[in-house]
Amino acid sequence: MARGAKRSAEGPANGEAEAVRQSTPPDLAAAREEAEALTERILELREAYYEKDALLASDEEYDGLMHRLEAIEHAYPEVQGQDSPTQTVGGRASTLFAPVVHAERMLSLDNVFSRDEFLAWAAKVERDAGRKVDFLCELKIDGLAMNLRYERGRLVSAATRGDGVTGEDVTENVRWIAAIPQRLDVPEAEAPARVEVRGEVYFPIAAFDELNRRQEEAGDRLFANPRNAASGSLRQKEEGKSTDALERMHDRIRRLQLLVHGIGAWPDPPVAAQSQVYELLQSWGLPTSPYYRVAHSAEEAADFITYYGEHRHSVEHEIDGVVVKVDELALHEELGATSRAPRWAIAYKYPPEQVNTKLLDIVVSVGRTGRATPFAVMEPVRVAGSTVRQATLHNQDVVRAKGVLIGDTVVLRKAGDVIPEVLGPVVELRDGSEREFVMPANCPECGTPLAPAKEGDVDLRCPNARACPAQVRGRVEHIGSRGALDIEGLGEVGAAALTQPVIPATPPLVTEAGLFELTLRDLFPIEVVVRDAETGLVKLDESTGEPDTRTPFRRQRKAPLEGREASKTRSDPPFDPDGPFDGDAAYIVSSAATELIDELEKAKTKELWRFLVGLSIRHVGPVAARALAGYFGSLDAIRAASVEELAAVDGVGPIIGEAVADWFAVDWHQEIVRRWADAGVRFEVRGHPGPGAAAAAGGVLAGLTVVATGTLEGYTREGAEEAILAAGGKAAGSVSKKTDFVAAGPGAGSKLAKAEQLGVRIIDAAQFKLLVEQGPEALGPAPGVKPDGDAESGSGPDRN
DNA sequence: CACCCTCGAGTTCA
DNA sequence: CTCGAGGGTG
Repeated sequence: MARGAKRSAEGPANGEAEAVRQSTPPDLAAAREEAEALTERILELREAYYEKDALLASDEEYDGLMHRLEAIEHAYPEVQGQDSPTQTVGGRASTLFAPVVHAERMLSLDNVFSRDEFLAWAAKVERDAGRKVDFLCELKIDGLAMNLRYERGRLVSAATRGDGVTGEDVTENVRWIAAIPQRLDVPEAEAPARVEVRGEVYFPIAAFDELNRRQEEAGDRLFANPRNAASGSLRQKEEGKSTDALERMHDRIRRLQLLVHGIGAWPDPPVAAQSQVYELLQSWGLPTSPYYRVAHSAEEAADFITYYGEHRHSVEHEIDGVVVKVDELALHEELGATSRAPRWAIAYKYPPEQVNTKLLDIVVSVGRTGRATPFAVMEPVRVAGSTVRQATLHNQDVVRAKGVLIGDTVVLRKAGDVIPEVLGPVVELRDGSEREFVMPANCPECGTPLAPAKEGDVDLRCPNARACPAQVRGRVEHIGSRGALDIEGLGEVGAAALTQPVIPATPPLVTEAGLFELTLRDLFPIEVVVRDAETGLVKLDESTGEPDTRTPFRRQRKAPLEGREASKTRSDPPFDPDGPFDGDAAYIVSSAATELIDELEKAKTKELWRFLVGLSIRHVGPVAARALAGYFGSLDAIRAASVEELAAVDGVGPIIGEAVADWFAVDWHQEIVRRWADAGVRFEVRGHPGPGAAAAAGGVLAGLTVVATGTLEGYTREGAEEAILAAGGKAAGSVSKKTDFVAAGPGAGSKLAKAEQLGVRIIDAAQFKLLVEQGPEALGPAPGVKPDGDAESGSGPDRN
């Protein structure tokens, strides 16, 4: 670590540069002149270096010129052109965030979660290797994986991991990180022509706390965790920032630390073991982790894991586990890799962190289906990397089962490291002031008595489906959601604005029936209360104490008022519903308003199944909706069908059938359909031959089930699903024995693991394209169950 | 009738 | 991600 910090004294952000800055040119003209001269010389040297393969000047001289130019640009930001050498890398235009293809794919690691699982992995490795092996154990930092490319010892590119194949270029920002040497500490002649170093960039916890203290002082947004702060810091652009903001940005980046843990593309390593790689990296001036050890047995490695499980907070960075690698490099080749992860390394993930916090209250919310869900409101607390203040408690039985009382200190964890979960109370810490949660008898939003939908149901529901504000808001939001009509601007905030504005008194939408009748004129006057993004509380105006309001759909005056007009009124004139509001009026209607109206217009022509999902019929989600739409072809046909006919559809049984029939029997539901149709919605599948038509059984994927997971190049998540369905296949959401193919892209998680476990054939994006276009035969025979490592352990994207 | 797949719904935070 | 429950199969 100290080494890395020392090296950094050569970076642009250090005392030396400070000294240069002292003597910047006296005025702008002089600065510009000197900057131009410097630029010319630097570009000349660069061209020679990168393109003609010749060195016209020493690195010290080059660096000196760069520092001088940076210092001048620092003092006189005006002289900095877009193509300044400080803004460009290797002679190309600014490449910040441009895609970079890693010379060798950055694989992820398989995970184990217990000592036994780890020992089983180690045993398998030793069995495959045919002997006992040494393991290198190191802490797994919760940071940003980075790929640093050095050519002849010089840093030429720094990229994020991205999807493993392609990352984002962050070289320009990374050059400010003190811990990353611009040049390796090795004579030019001995430096490898090209080497990729893999490491993790992170915020030390102390620096992170300090950063957040400053953010708070400056009134800026706080970062939730060091990982986000690191990522956010590297993802900033310089352009459009004031000198001051630039200074702060660079200062922030400068505090990032790096620990390297491996080498990517490297044809002929001069060392034989991973631990020697570390020694080499360190001798090059790259910071390696002080927390690593070579274990001479699996048991010893497991002890390392246990030790840091108990001491994970005594380390200066956040850790989420331990990485164990086979030390001997020759074995890496031998063991190879799967499409996703090397077989010679494993990540041990520590169990989700548990913390104690105070249960302040249990509040009941009502969802779009009317279900009343109690959730815990807690003193904000950090768990597993983010701050949590709420967690669902599902229903009153769960509250009782967990035995928590309001006022209790409770144990909180993140299930699967994502979803907060209250485990239970710390009974010893009770002081008698705690009180039991009582499920309210009435809907907290509309006051209607809550009741179970069916006899014996645990869940209580608000029966006021038509008018309960929470339910209307929820349904409108649901219509806009991705799984339904996918309407931009109709999310949580948009739905609330349309259904529960402060002004007008009668909301534009009383129910979703009026959704497609909305006009600009309806949106224009809407005023909503402003809520704090963090607490969700209504913000009050400081002078009046009244709630703050905003008019999201009306933005600004077309032109400032002048003279008498201006003195007459400084505030907005009251809205005149009959007056002009567009065109020659005093206001420009905000783009939010016109975009929402446009989006609604576009939505009218979307597929029938999306409308079915949007109607919020119980048990009808995307899958059931597709089945119904595909079978019946029109909403009229679905409405006309009996429960038995509905239940005849594959995937629809008596319960869903009844739910559908019941839905159509309600008069205000019919009104929704009628008014949407009047507004121009065609509830039909175009070209459908009519109800009962057997699903077009042709298709190259007929009878096959395909699961798409991860990022498939060339497809969106939904696009991949559509492609499967269009080819006559079944697009399932989870992997099982019945799955024929799993199309896995980078970022695939548990589904891929499951597929491997079940022996389901895994294909990549290119093969997926072949599959949906030409059918399974185009892929050729399935590879053997045990593909040899040689095809995959080499460089380049996996060909599996 | 007992299983195993799936799906739907609610949910959290950046 | 996880739970609960519908649907289908053996």
